[in-house]
Amino acid sequence: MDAARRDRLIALIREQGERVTTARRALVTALVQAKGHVTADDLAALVQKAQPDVHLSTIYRSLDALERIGVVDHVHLGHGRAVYHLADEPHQHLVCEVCGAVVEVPDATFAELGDNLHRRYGFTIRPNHFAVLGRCRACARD
Amino acid sequence: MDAARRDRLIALIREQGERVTTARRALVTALVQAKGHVTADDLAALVQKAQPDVHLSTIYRSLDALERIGVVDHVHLGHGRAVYHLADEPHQHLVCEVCGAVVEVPDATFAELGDNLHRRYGFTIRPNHFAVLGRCRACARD
DNA sequence: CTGCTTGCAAATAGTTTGCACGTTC
DNA sequence: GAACGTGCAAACTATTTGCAAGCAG
Repeated sequence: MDAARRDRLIALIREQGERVTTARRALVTALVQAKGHVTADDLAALVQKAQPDVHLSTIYRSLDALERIGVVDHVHLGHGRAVYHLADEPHQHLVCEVCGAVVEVPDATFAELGDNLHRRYGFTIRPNHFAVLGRCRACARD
Repeated sequence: MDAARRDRLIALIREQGERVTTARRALVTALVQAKGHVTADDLAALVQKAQPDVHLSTIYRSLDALERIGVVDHVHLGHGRAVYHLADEPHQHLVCEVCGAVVEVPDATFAELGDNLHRRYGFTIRPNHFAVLGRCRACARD
């Protein structure tokens, strides 16, 4: 359940030596609710429903802290904005450049590509941190 | 040779109904010299060696025009900035998140992944327009 | 000569930072 | 109570846009 997941994450934050504050609690709650792929703005809106005084810059700073301890991850989509999501359940993102839809696919899909790149170019792809641009089914026909 | 490639591109611009101006000529020259992976700023610097009055906004507008007719392409690397390159010789980019190095790999490397994603998710990847983040050989050891 | 392009300045979007104050451990 | 986190305002970076003047076709 969501509450359990949230509590686990909050415990993790404390274990990692980061402080647990009202803002961070609300942020984790928002991340759990959001189920991935949210911008900092989206998160601010969610958080502010519960805690109206939490400032957008706090969202950024907290996301940064959570990212350093491996709790969240972010991906840059085409046009400047970044989207954040919890880092458990690693997955990749397919982003439709027409409608902006984000499709999640399991990490394993990229395993073979990863092996190839590593063998041929010595390049280690970072699981969970890149987006593939293209067109989703609905937007595929030019 | 470079000059020939540049002239071919300039001819292409005219054929596509776009105007050929001093700024655009200089931009194409810069793109050919740069051999890929340059930011708008980089291009402005290169262009301004030859044509000091060309403004950065003109670079952006011209790149936009060239992109619309398929002469250039751009990729968003991790941190906000975009890099531009000529669109002939399609290739993909591997970007090292530690040192920023960009490794080019032929489009074909991604063919199988593309097939898989299309078959399983109806998602058509856009060749030539996404960057894969990870670590290059030199930065691979944590 | 008519409209596309340009230079400039100013606007915008997304994110970061300095500082004084409040909170967590 | 010392160190860290937060709110706010202001700075920053990358990019876009309005406008008047200039050049291409």
